[in-house]
Amino acid sequence: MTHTADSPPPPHATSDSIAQALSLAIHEHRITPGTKLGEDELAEIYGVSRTVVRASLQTLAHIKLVNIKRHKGASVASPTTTEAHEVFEARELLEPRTARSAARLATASDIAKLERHISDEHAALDAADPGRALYLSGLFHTEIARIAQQATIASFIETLVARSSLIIALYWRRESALCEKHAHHALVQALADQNEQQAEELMRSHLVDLHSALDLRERNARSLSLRDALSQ
Amino acid sequence: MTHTADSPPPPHATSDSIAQALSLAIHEHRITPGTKLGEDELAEIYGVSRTVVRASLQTLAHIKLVNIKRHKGASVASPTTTEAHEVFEARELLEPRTARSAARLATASDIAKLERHISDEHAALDAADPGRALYLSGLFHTEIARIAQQATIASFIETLVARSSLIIALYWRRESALCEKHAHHALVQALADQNEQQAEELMRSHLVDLHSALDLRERNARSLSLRDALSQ
DNA sequence: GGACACAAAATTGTATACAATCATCTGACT
DNA sequence: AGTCAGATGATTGTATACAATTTTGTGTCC
Repeated sequence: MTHTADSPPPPHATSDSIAQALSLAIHEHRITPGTKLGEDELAEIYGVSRTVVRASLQTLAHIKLVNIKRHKGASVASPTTTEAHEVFEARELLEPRTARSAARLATASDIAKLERHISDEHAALDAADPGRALYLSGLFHTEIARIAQQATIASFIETLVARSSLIIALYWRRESALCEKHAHHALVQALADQNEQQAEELMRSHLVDLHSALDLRERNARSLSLRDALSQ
Repeated sequence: MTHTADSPPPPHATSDSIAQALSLAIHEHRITPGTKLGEDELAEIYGVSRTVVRASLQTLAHIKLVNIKRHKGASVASPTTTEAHEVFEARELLEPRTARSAARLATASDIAKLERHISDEHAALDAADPGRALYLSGLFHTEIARIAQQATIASFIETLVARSSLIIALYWRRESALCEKHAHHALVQALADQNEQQAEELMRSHLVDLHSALDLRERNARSLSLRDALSQ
């Protein structure tokens, strides 16, 4: 990143920087599913023309973070329960094997970086900034994919993590609060020990935990999509 | 598809239709890795402005079918040997499990459609149109992903199949000619029998066969990228 | 003859202008 | 009062115009 985290990349933002800024805002739940993303509005915010804003929105649409309907514009995507299941099933297919590879390849500096992620995440939680904690929690997963040195799979996981953020915004059950806490830490330990089998198994169970901490009953989806349809 | 296969969608082509036309041309090896894709040129061919052409190119860039370098334009991607390995490793991770799901869910009409694909493929081979045969061979794989009813994974597989077409254009060994022939047919049989285990195993070995039919020695990559650099 | 510098051409990046479509509001009619 | 028709406004889709950059061509100097 070339500029510090959140502030609007002031003048002459590029298409990618805008996409990244929006992506971050979505990750951190600062903008929620269904939010309309008007082109003129964004163009003014970032000090560029609609041309470049449109490119950003198209990028985000391709990773399913926003929905673009012809002549109706872009809005933050609202995954259905079906899509939510698909996303987590895809993660359960990709990430455990990737964690295994990461365990084989992780270097000391990789481990250090992951531990920094975890402590940043805890710091964000202490600072009552759950959005940022969620974002960092996602980064943890993409970082493991990067360590596994499979750029192609890593990019898939990156989009799945991003979409998971939307899914969590829509379907997370408050009851299942202390979700992970030590799940990530145990994973780092397995990676540090180069224990491939355990890394794979910990990642699988961690994802199953996340998946089952969602309320994906059909009723819920219906009501949410209804409210969605009504609100705009 | 709204218009018949190949011919240039004559007037008022849309961004998606252009992307699909280019994608098809790449699939069929009518345009090869490294080919420059000038915006003005494409704009004139499809009878639209550069605006929509740029959107098409951006779409293709996102699935790694074309490379866009700032101020240097778009060209058909030339995957490296590393990327080639990554793509096939990703396929070997995703597709066998997906074939298993497809075996569980395949309907009679699904099976019929797959058999039609195979016979079309053989017809294309008999008509000395190997490009089209390759395209149909790829469609076979994406069709199985669709049958498995995992749209998210299916879209991943779709991009992997597309990139595989580029990889085959670059690294296919002529010697290993009669690649599959009956591999697809055996897979359809397993799906028809709802034999999940066999479908998964056949898909895995099929992909391993494809992967090992590539010449991915480093030397090869170097020479190809060099020729690439020289040719344009 | 070769190398460098500068200029011209071509190509891409961005902004703006115009066209098309959708949303909203007004008003007449039943 | 309610409903439908038409008009107005806002928003997106596309084309064009201009700016920035790279590439190519030419001429001069060594």
